[in-house]
Amino acid sequence: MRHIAARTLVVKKGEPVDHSTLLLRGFLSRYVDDRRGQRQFVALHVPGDLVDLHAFPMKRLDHDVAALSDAEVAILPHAAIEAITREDSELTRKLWFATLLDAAIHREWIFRLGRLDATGRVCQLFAETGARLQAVGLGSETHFVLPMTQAELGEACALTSVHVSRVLKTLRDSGICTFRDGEVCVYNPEALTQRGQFDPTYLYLDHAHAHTDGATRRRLALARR
Amino acid sequence: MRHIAARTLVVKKGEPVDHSTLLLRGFLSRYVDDRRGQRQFVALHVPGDLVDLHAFPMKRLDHDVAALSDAEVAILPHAAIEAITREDSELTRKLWFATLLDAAIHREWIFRLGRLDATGRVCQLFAETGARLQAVGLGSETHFVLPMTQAELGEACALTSVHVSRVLKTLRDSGICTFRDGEVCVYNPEALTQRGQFDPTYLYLDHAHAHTDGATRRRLALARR
DNA sequence: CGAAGTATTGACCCATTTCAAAGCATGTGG
DNA sequence: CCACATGCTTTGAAATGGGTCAATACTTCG
Repeated sequence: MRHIAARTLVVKKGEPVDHSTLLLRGFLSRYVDDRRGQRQFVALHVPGDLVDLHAFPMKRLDHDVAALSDAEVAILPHAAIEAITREDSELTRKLWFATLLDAAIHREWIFRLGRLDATGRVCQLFAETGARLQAVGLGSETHFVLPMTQAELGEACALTSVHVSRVLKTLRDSGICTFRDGEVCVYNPEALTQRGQFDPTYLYLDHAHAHTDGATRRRLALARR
Repeated sequence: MRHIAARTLVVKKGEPVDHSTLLLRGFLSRYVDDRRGQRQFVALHVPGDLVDLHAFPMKRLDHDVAALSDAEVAILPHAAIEAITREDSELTRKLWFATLLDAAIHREWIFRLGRLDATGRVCQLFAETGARLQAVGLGSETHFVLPMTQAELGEACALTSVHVSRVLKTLRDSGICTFRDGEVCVYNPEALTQRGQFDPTYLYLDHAHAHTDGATRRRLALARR
């Protein structure tokens, strides 16, 4: 177990790593820098996510990982994962699946940046994050926590903070949702998913949680208090 | 083994699949459609790629797969992969790695769309594809095949075909590279990677080919004739 | 109380899109 | 062998979404 302070680096690009992390509480981000030091977020992580399991087969990361909020993580030594892969092919496949879910979300982000306008991008990010948080029992369809600044939203959606501010204003004025102090309130979920062309099948929720039984769900919910 | 005609669909989004494909010859693309039927490419595949290995743990795809050119693929039944995962954890990890390479390239694409201007996007795509082709012994630093139209380049880089045409003109005029009839000629590789902020460490070439011995390389080269 | 980080708003600018027309291959049927 | 359609590329002119620059306000915190 390890505690991580908000806005600190968790893993640095390129350095060899011998463990992966499971996020228990808080939010992490993954991003790459361009030549002028501008960041582009490539992933956002919510509690329950295996943040850098891909470091197990790859042994280094091609991006940085940082905490958006204070966070609690569990450390998984690669030696332990290695043992799992030797002994339990069923569980190995589930770990593999977890890393592929990540890739599916990457594809959604490519689509977001490639085909949606500014408002659509913000809507899709909100819709996706809301759905992921609901899937792990945090937040509801109408309200969830997202500890980011407008500038960070811009780094995720490839927009300037100025324009994010304008987009949020139009979303507010049109009664779709609000974003204040790191909290999203959704007043019109239908319009949000519509405007963001959000398709939850990307998240493979049926498959991802097919093997989570009721007892485990309750245990997870308790652990998050 | 299976032959696929240019511009035909190989796998359709959402349908359950019981096999994955290894691309032996030709080029495939993966893309998602937006509501108005516009395509956004999320991946481009060159010979040697395991195109949809992620379908093994996921059992369906969240995107379409189509052939850019005539292509030759090998079919890998999931039952066979399943057997590998039970019997050979070493090889399983290599398969896992192959799907993660895909995710690393996805991240590069997110960066491309988020932080590069039109010219930079095209340069990065050319640099990346050139590097991947070279890694499997196809093409050189100064010349390789890329069977796409300008409109398809636009679908990969999130640009209109009109603007792709203009970008190619500036690249031609500045002596960096040319693109004609599905072939890229690079006259200034340094400028190409610079303009596209291309960083080959994304491709993990050291790691990906660490276990390919000389005999195997020669066999692969022969198989491609 | 001042400082630093964050959000808002306005005016102007520019990269890319949109719309439109024309050129150039390639192929097909009469 | 010509007439014509089709698909791809090029070029120009006008429109626009989002960026840039700049000023102001609102927090929070020492």
